[in-house]
Amino acid sequence: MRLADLSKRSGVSTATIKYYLREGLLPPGRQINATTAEYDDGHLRRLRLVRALIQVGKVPVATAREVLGHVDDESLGRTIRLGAALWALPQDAEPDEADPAVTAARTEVDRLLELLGWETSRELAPLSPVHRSLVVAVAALRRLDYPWDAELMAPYGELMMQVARRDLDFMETHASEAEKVEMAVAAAVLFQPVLRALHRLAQEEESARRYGIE
Amino acid sequence: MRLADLSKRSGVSTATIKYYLREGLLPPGRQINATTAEYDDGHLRRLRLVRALIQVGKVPVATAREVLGHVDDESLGRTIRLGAALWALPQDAEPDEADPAVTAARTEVDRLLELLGWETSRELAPLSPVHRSLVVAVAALRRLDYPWDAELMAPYGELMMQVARRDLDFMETHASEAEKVEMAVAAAVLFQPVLRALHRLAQEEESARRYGIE
DNA sequence: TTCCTCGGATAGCGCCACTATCTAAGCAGC
DNA sequence: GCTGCTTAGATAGTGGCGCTATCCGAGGAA
Repeated sequence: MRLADLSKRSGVSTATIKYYLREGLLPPGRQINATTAEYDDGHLRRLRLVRALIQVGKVPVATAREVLGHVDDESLGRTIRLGAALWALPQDAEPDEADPAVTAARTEVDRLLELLGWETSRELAPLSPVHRSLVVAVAALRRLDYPWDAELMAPYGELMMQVARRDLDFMETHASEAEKVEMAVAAAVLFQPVLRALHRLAQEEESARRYGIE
Repeated sequence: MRLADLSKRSGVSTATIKYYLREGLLPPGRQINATTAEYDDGHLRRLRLVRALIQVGKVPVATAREVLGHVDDESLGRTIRLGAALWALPQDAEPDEADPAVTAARTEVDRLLELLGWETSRELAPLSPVHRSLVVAVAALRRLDYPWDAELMAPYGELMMQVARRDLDFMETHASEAEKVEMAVAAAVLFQPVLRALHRLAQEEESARRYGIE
């Protein structure tokens, strides 16, 4: 498969594919001679993943490169690779520790993890970028005077744990060993828009049931 | 309160506040004379909401203007205002109807709503931007060969319905009538990062429990 | 009167995801 | 071989977005 074929089968322009190659999101094709390179189904699949991450998941190109780099790092074991890939995903701003809303948010998040009994997350808390994102988001809500505390968040945490269990079950039954890391990344990034849309739909539905459409 | 005070109390630079005023995200202050305008706590609160939408919720400025316009539209009843505001939120790309993955995704989403018994959503389906977003996201997953069908999504839908019920309960108990529309917007936009972070944390936690940290 | 500060208008910046253009090498048909 | 089209690769440019820096004239304080 040549670049033009890859473009046709993926629906991505050759110019954009070249851009992804330059940026290291897509491994180079097998060079046949000075003007021809050969691509295979693996390239096609990777290209679709890249597009999904960037367009559906809104992941910045630089972040996608980093994440995919971890996915491909054969020198690491599966668990580490997965962790590293997920670790690289969030790109939220640093919280401003001088802001009292941030301090309060951190306290509540720590209490939340204790309430939920998420020991691993508590241990990793000081380092985890996801933990940081949560603090930033909670701080923003508290700044708007919403009493968003650990007790209030705990049921949400439980529900998301149920969601996560489903994700992992699905992963175990449907993905081959080789695909699991890739699938976990897809799950973390692409299930998100699905969950968000379902959440909004559920809000609309329940709101209509409670208050009518008017 | 003058512009400089508003800036100090919110932590947003005067240049940025002026930008928001220009863009209509913030109503103009009460003009005292040619060189002075007076702002009040309402402005401060609105400014914080704007920052939260843009920075935490990643809502584009143009979309935020539209959403806030609906929130402020006193000519409409509460339910309509809320619906209009939420309706304006998602800004996903149009699905390409010629793509078979999109067609298949639409079928599965329609089946999903039937399975869940979400009648309101089914009725509004052809118009709703949220519905469209869901189709786009599911199509992306299907293109990656994940067998993402109605039966698989239904439990996620049930879980998100539980989340939505909590949202609405919270809204009923904690928000005054006047704040409800604003709060619903905040819920739709700002709970999202919280849910996402909880989801990721739950994935990490459950993954560590199942497979160890290694 | 002098100087500083204010609000408002305008133009510009920096980042990012592409995209258009150019070049030289190959290959197909004659 | 020669012509002409296509290819891969390099480089510079584009458009949108969220600010941000600068300038201007009006007030207010010393």
